[in-house]
Amino acid sequence: MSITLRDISKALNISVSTVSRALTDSHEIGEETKQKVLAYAKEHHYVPNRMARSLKVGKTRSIGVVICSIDNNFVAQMLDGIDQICTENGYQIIIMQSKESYEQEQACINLLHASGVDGIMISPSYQTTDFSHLKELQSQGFPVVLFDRISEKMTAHKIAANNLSGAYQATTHLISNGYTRIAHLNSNATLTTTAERFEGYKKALEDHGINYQEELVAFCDTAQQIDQSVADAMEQLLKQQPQAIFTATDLLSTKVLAYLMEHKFTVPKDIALIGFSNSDLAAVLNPSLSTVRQPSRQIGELAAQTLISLIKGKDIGPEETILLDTELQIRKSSGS
Amino acid sequence: MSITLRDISKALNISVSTVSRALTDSHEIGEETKQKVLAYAKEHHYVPNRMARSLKVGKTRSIGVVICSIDNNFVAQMLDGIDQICTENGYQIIIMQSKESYEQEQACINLLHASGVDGIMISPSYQTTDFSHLKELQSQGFPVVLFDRISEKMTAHKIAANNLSGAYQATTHLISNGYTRIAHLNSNATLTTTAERFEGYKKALEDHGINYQEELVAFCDTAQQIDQSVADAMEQLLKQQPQAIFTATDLLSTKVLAYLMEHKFTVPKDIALIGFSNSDLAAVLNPSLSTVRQPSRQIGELAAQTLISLIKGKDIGPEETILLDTELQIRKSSGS
DNA sequence: TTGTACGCGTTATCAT
DNA sequence: ATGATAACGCGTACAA
Repeated sequence: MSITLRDISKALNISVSTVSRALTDSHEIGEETKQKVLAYAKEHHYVPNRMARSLKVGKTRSIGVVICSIDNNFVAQMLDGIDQICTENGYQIIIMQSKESYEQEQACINLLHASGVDGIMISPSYQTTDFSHLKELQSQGFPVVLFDRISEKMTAHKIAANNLSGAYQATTHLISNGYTRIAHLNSNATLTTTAERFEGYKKALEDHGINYQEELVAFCDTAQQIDQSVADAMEQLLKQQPQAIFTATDLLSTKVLAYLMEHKFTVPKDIALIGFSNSDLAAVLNPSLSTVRQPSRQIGELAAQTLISLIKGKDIGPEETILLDTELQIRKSSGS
Repeated sequence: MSITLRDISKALNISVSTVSRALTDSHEIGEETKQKVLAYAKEHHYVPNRMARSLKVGKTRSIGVVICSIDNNFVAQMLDGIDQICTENGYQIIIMQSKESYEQEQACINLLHASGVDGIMISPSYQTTDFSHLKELQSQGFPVVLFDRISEKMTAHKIAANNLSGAYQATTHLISNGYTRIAHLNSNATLTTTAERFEGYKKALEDHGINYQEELVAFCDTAQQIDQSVADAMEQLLKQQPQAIFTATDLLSTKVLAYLMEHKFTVPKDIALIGFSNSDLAAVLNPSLSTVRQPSRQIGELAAQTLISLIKGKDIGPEETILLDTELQIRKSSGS
């Protein structure tokens, strides 16, 4: 371990409190002693003990981040944004994975809270339908921010992409490429995220005079057995002979592309494809994948910013939902 | 915050230490009082204050993980492995990014150490050539494990892929596909990782009677301006009219593929390609990318396992380097 | 079996 | 401007 305040105080024959004041740059301290302390501290590589300070002040300057999985391009990008803001503001992040399990998510939240994090930001698992645990924390004045996947079941500061307009744009793009039989593959989660992408799809059809057909839509179990679920859904959808598919999540997009390739479909000739995806490899996929790209880093940054403001007790107004615009990236998979 | 031991002790009219003993399941405690305490604790959602405990026992049950960037497929997979082992063993991980900067790496190490982590596992930045900082910590008895990118400049427990054999296999595969003018693109880092992949390449050529030609090899600055560096290197290499390229890192592999596509090369007809990569999307790339795949999760798991053993003071023998076998995944980009 | 007292390293509140 | 002291919540040696 490092040296402590007392080590310094003994070595310099001054009191612990004086040393503390010197190091915290207090105004009630003599310039001379201050320099003496600072010099000694630097020479002996003094680093304040975070544990002790945290215990004393009741804050840890750490933030809990709960996500479904770290091994996910899009999530990693958000984490990068979160990390940058937190580092800039002197906060440490503790990342925990729910692995799309509600139980594990609860465990994460409990552990984080017990660890004394100053606040929690969470992108709920697809399984999560009950937010009472989070609500309870929140009602005790504990700062909570929802990001990416948000829900209407909870009142809180929420940051996410504008899923409705993103889905609308993607569907409209397919329509303007001449497709009318457009299938839609989505998650079966009960999150706002899911619902809004579905809404965007329907709205685009409606606005362009295309009848919505239930048979052209499938909802996959994205929490478990995703491969099997996608295969089942695709088999179902393909019976309806769609001309194009709009997939609603990163994972679904690439899995569908892989499925189509495996089953010898030529994209976009046999069937066109556009999907939500943030993979940097979309451009080098086979064929290059047209995507709705979410502002992942900004979502992370803004969410972190918001949580830190909350922690610092700044008045940032009532809980509100901030939606960031997506970006339509047209490549080959969606036809000409 | 939660309730404390004292809250319980007051409510039950017993001393704090008795409560503490009840909750730590000490043997010197009456069954009756123990149940009483446990019941009360559960009812009031008592969670021990980690800060206070850490301060007391001098251990935090947390581990620092330093990596180049969280926004990297391969790294995320390793982190996933690390997280799993740590969660199983009741350790929290604190992830910090060096962003391939030596200064930032030092800052991470300092911050982690100051945070009181029980040990550090690190995959050094490409810039890192000086390990004295880590060595000093280590010499003070602080547990350190190197993983993924390892260096001979430091004695420590090290876990990585068998880069030499991986590179050898990839090069040999190209040779057996009939290519003799095989270029090699690598990082310019001074890590063992880099050197061994280069060695594997050279050894494969030698073993198959192909002369090594310096002009067919280029080292990119993978720490900064990687795009420009790759473009420069490719321009240089292509002048030598290689029949195939073997790239030595995840990032280089996909960047080279993108470069070749952009410059209208047909892969593998004009030029064949094989590279180190752990992207799950390699199979859906255009063309599907032949790869040397590293056992990312296992590297993470084993490294975490090792560090935890070190922390617990188990005798796991002298510092040694463990190399895990890579897997050759042959797809279309490397020819027939 | 239970209680008392102290200390971990820091900051805050009093005095001086 | 500086020092003494208490307190944060917990664990433990010692006493009872």
